[in-house]
Amino acid sequence: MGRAPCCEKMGLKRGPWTAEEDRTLVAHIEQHGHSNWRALPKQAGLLRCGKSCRLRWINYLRPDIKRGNFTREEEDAIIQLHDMLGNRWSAIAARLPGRTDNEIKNVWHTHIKKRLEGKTQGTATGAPAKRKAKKHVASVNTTLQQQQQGPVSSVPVSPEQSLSTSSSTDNDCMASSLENTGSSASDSHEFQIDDSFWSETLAMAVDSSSGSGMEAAESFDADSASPSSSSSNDEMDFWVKLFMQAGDMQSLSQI
DNA sequence: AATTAAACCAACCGCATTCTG
DNA sequence: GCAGAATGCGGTTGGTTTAAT
Repeated sequence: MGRAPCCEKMGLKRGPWTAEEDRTLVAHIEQHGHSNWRALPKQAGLLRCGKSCRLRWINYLRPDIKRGNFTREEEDAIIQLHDMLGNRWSAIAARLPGRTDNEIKNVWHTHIKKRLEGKTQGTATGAPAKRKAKKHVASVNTTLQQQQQGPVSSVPVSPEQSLSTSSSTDNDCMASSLENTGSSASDSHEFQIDDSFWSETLAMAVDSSSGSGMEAAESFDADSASPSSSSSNDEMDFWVKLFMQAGDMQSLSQI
């Protein structure tokens, strides 16, 4: 199957985005959406390839991005989800509103992995000393965050995010469908993430790790996109239970 | 104060999957 | 059903910042 080159390199800018480029991209997407990433840079007057624009938007400029350090609860959730899903970062991100796959991936490699290694080696070194927040974040982003970032524990999930974080596998469709319907069912309904959500979610994950849910998840090999039908049912049960616990069954019933 | 090492994260690359004519 | 185009995803890299010496 022939593949188009990533982008025509000629004349296209690479490397870090400037605040001006960010503003241009945000303004264009707010006005016209992003139905066609390929055509977007031209339409917006950006000397970037569509791929680059998409990445910048998804990982950085999207209004519902939650920035800042990961909480312990979030890290624990990532550990649990990674245990179940493997390196399927987009699937994990779909379950962590406001976080991107890239961000989660980074945190995993730079933070959590070491924490776990420390645990398994019995050194109990704990997390490395936290460094101060980065300062080189584009100013436009700071503005966006100030305007759009709500309380840390309450992150609105827009259809935008659900679409961009949803992936193409059967398993992901389950979650993304749930999220899509959940977020679109009511514009005023925000997906509340609070302590009880985390504790319930993690409790579910732990419970199912000793039962069928975990087995189903494990059998869903990252290298194989075709889980067996039985494990697929188990997995479905697992997620149904999970979202029931999360109080999101209203949207599930619409599927 | 200067240098080095480690940590961090944005962005790129290439492959896989999905969409479209 | 097929081929090409478009999009999404995961792995990796390179640049920047900070801590340690």
